[in-house]
Amino acid sequence: MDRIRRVMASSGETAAGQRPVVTRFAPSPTGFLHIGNARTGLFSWLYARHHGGKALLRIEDTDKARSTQEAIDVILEGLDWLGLEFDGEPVYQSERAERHAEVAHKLLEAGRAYKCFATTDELTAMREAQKAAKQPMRYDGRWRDRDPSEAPEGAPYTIRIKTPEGGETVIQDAVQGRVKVDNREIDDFILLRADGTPTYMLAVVVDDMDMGCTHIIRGDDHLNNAFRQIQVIDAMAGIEDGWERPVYAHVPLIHGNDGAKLSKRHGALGVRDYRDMGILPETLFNYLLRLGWGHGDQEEFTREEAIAAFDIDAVGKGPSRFDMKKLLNMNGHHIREADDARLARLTADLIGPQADVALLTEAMPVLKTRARDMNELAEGAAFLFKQRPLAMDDKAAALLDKEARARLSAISTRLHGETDWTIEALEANLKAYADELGLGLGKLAQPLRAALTGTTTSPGIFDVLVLLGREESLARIDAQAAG
RNA sequence: GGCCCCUUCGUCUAGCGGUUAGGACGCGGCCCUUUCACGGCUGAAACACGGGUUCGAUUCCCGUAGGGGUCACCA
Repeated sequence: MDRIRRVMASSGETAAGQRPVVTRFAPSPTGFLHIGNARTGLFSWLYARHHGGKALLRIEDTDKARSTQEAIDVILEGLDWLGLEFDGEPVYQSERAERHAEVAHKLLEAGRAYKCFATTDELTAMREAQKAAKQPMRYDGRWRDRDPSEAPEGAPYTIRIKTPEGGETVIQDAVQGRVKVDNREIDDFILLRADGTPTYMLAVVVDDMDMGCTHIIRGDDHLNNAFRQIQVIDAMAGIEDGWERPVYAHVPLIHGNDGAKLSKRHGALGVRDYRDMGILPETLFNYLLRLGWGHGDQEEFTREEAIAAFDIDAVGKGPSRFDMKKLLNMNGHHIREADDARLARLTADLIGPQADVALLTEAMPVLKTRARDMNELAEGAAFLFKQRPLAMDDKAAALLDKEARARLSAISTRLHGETDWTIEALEANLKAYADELGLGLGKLAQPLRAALTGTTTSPGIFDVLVLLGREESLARIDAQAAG
């Protein structure tokens, strides 16, 4: 009976694919939300949304040392910032230790697991011997068939799963395709530690099953783990109802620009870091989506478009490299498409109390084409709120020579007489003056820009005049004009 | 080292037996222009290699090379 079930399961055909979709994202609180994890979280979430299923969240907080509430909050904030709302309350793995232990004991009672009395030192010696003999390093099953009575009285023991000795285990992975592993490669790994706490390998699978997950979408660093976890599922299938192999989808990891696994030396790893760099959440969402997944020639996706278009089979099989340049370019696109009032509020937060959201909103159309991130946007907007006398940067100061100051004086006179303070009128006015002098407009615009903004780059000079207003503009010009 | 996975421009990707191999970032040129940008046009740039299968392989199969992942009483 059990044999038959095992054979059927080995074919890779399960009914999980037919049930309503339930995915899960299971980060461990390490102090930040890793960009790579965020992407698998995004894929999990999108898959569930696309198929009208549920996207669940589980916090893998069994490592007490690292799992502080603060670390958990960072994860939650990151997901919230990205706009990934999960269904129901998050499951905390640490609260489920009793159930994990229960499963281990059921396996033990059913003869699908056994007590192992080997000590840590003994196992270390075993591995060293294997290494020296150039043998694969695996638990050798030394307690698999021994009677517990052979152990010293009261000796501590772990519970190990009894994995099949022959045959092979096959996964029909939704991304990687058919992957098979010889069962001899899978050793009798530990389910329950000597202190009675569950190992990750046990906890993950018990939680996945109890949460009713039909699709496990995660990094492909877990592909090897899947073969072990399946052993637990198959063994429990004969003991409890509801143990059915899920559909696995192992998505490739994100690499740094040198091709190695993304790590600290590649720069920012945390979602929060990207926010601090001035990346908009919709940009990161979009960029992460496009990293490892494509949909024809489309580069930009709204959340709705992403949900409609995403499916797991279009995820690439190879790892992809993180490209900051492209992220920045994409951010520029999203900034230009973003709502002006929203951008104004974000910019005001960056500038500080002197910022005026209404003025920023008005200026935003000419400000946002010049920024690829929010910090640049704030820098570009800074001139609006500078106090007189303006500090000049080096290039601006160099521009304001004696001749330029004399022209500013003349410009001041003309503009004092200008009653129509609009872009069109101001432009006509200064162009006429440039013609009189036989100069290009640039000769007038640059000194004027320096006087008005303290820099040599800014939005169009007439936009600047209008944004600053007649009074402030004239005051800034006069402050730099000769005489 | 064992096992597993991967391989289209420098990068992200489209392609799912017959295409001038498409798009995007980056790079070069041109245009627009009062600066810086935006935008538009345009150029260079790829099927890792070797065998098969086939009338025909970027596409299917097998090797090779290269890259990656994983081998704990961590998660």
